[in-house]
Amino acid sequence: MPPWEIPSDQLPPVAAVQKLLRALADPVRLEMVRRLAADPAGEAPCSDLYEGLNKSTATHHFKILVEAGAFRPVMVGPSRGHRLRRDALQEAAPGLLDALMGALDREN
Amino acid sequence: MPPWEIPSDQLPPVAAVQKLLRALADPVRLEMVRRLAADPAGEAPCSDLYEGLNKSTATHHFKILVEAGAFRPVMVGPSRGHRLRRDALQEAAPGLLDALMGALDREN
DNA sequence: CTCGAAGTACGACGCACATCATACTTCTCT
DNA sequence: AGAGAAGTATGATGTGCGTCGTACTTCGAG
Repeated sequence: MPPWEIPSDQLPPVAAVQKLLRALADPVRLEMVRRLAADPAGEAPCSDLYEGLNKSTATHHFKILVEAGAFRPVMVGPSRGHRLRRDALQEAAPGLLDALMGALDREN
Repeated sequence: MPPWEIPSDQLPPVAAVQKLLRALADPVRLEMVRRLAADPAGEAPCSDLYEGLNKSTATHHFKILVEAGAFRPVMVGPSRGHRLRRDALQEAAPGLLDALMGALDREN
């Protein structure tokens, strides 16, 4: 969907809370977010963010996360990948990401 | 579903993050939570928490919120109602509820 | 005791969406 | 230039779930 490498000034805004929640409420996508959030660089190639899934299914989930404003498509090394939009998320819903990741950790 | 007035010591535990998110990711249920969170007493009769919905649909949503551990069924005055389980939610996912409600407010 | 109001239970229906297979694009590397 | 890896697009499929209508329960008020 993205013409690849969306310019910073025309990234989709982080979606309304309800839509954002929908994006995060899927187990596959929540795991994708968790992995990116755990990554020190905050970015990773697509294939590092899932397992045991058809590639096209993964693309589908990425699309939803990008449209929700949580991910930003980006080149990472030679491959396509995604970066977690920590700043934008923090501005739209302060503390939400931290609370979620904290809860996921504790859950282990 | 509840034998009415569940004893405190056998309330369902707050669900795993992913299930909790699913419960909150529906617009109707999110609004229910918002209203209860906005209520100073933190509780309200069922009918105060929705509008323009079939009663049985509302019951369905309440059930999901109770099973997710977000609501506790309780008598409020002469009617049945629900109380927001702030404490339990805070323990399971510290800061999550606050972050959500804050984001909803800012969304005005 | 009956009536009505407030919820719940149950069944049916329709749509959204998670999934997959296949085909296509677009890189990089040799 | 050709091969292969990595993602994307598209179409098909099945199911989960949000919705409703109707019938049932329960409770308070008259």
